[in-house]
Amino acid sequence: MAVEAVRDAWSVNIQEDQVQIQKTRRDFEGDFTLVVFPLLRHSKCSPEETGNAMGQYMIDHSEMLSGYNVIKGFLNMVVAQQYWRELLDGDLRAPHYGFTPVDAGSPDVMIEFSSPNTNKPLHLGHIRNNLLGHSVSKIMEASGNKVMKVNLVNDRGIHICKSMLSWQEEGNGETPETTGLKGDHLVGKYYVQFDQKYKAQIEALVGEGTIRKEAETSAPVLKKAREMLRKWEMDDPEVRALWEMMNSWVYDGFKETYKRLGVSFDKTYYESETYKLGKEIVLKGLKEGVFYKKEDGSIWANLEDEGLDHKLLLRADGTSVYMTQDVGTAHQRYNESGFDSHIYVVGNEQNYHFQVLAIVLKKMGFVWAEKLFHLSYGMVELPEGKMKSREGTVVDADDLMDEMESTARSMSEELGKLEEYTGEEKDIIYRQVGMGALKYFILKVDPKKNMTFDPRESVDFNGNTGPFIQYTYARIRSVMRKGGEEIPRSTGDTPMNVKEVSLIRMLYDYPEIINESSRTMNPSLVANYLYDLAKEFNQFYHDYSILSADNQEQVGLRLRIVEAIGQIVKSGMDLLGIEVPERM
RNA sequence: GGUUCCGUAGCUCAGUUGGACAGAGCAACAGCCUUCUAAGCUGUGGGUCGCGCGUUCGAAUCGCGCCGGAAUCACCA
Repeated sequence: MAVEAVRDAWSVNIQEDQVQIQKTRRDFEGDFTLVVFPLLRHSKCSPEETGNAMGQYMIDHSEMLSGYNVIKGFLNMVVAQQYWRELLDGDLRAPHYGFTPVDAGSPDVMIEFSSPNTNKPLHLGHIRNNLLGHSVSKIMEASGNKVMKVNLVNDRGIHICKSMLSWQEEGNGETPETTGLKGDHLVGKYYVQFDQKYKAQIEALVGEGTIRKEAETSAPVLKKAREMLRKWEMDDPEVRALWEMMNSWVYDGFKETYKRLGVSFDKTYYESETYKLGKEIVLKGLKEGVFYKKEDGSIWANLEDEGLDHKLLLRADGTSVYMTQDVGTAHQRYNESGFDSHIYVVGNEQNYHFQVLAIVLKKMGFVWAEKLFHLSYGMVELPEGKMKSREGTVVDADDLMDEMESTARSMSEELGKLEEYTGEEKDIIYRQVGMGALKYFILKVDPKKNMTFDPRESVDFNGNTGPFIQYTYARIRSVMRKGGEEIPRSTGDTPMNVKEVSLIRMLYDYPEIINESSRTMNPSLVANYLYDLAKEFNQFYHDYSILSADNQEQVGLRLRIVEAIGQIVKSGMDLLGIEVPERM
């Protein structure tokens, strides 16, 4: 339409893309905005005159529009209130408002996340991984993708043997039952013990005059761990039995942590079953001349034409390395499921690895190589700097969740909330609020950025936090309980004020946010949108009397808006994996 | 040194494909609970968007060059 307006006014034909239309900023009057600057060369008059001419034309030619204004070269068009009202009475009622249905034709997305090691418990970094993976899955599902969540457990290797060895030598037969420790924590304890003993032996050797580097490779405990790994690979029954027992402890522990975090998987892969994969593919690549063999028999890929160096794919003894495995698992998964895309939620420390993986697969001529996507996320750092397991500055996942919940409890008691509820009801809400605070804190940050986690500050429940949004929801539910048995329909006679229109406009942003969030695999868009919406609602709540407006029509209109906000907050928080309490 | 990413208020973070005076929260100070939940609301102070050049009617956003920080560049996974 704008194109015609320009043609009628100044008799020039312009391209569609020269007309820029965007949503009007919330602090200006209007609903959508036309930027007139690009048109000035055609109109040959001031931005104001151009805008007015365009605005008048638009008004004359559209019934949807009720007015316009021009501010500094921005033409703001106002959509008639009647039109908003029709929207409000229409699809906002849909149960899964804003969601694209998943059907047979939907793209298949495989998403791998979590991928823990079985030698120690989960920490804060894993929490970011799990929350991201879970939330991105939900968001992609909401925007019409068929999603399959998979976990790849790193259950073998020298680090696993370290815990096993230490337990064998010094464990005195301790089990989760005898110690009352969570399985993963018990195993983690022995991993730390191994490290301490290893360090001590290095120091001792250095004291005796050994060069440090040599001491690091020749410390007796390390040799024993290597020997244990060798036995494991040769299927030594004793080692395998120990391995299975200790891993099962860890799995019990992980299961608990996952449940608490609210994450789940459709399928779990174990590296002990996949670590030999990829070898045949690499050999085939060698045969086709894609890779080359060194004199010692090891196989390499030359990535110099991509600006990278050479990468090992098979060791001289013919065994697989990490890269080989990923080539194998990707290949296997594609053959099994024929995914349309495969997302790996893995920390940015492995950017290089995934860069190489994509190139290697491409070199081998797999068309699906470009369907792999590395969702790389930044490190979680503490105010004092990086988390170091050696220095004991790791924030344990279970401890952190405990702390968040107990803070929610004391905070709530201090505020004198929930006094008339039973202990059990309160516990549920404390859990929801504590976890909500943690999840929101992590997910509101752009995944690719490193983030700082201050244990003291992040238990704050005021401001831009999960509990604030949960609180908003509880308020909404409270309003609905009091006024909403039968929500009166609005007939359109009642004028909508600026705040109401502004809220309705925000509601219609939601589907767009979901799609954008899905496209960029970035839950923080949803998180920040929900905060804006919640803040807007709280202002509305404070300034307007929802249940005792001027007339029944107005009450009905406001209740409709409140109800819709409630639906969106609930559904949006669900996309973040955050529960919303009915009251708090 | 190569590659990738980041740099916005004292602190933690937003800022959709370039657009209206750069926004929140926390912290500080000052107000608001006889009315639908005060985990709330209102106000005040606080910025050379790391630095410079360029493209553009217009740059926090795009390009180039610096400066600062992170990750990675293992026959570990």
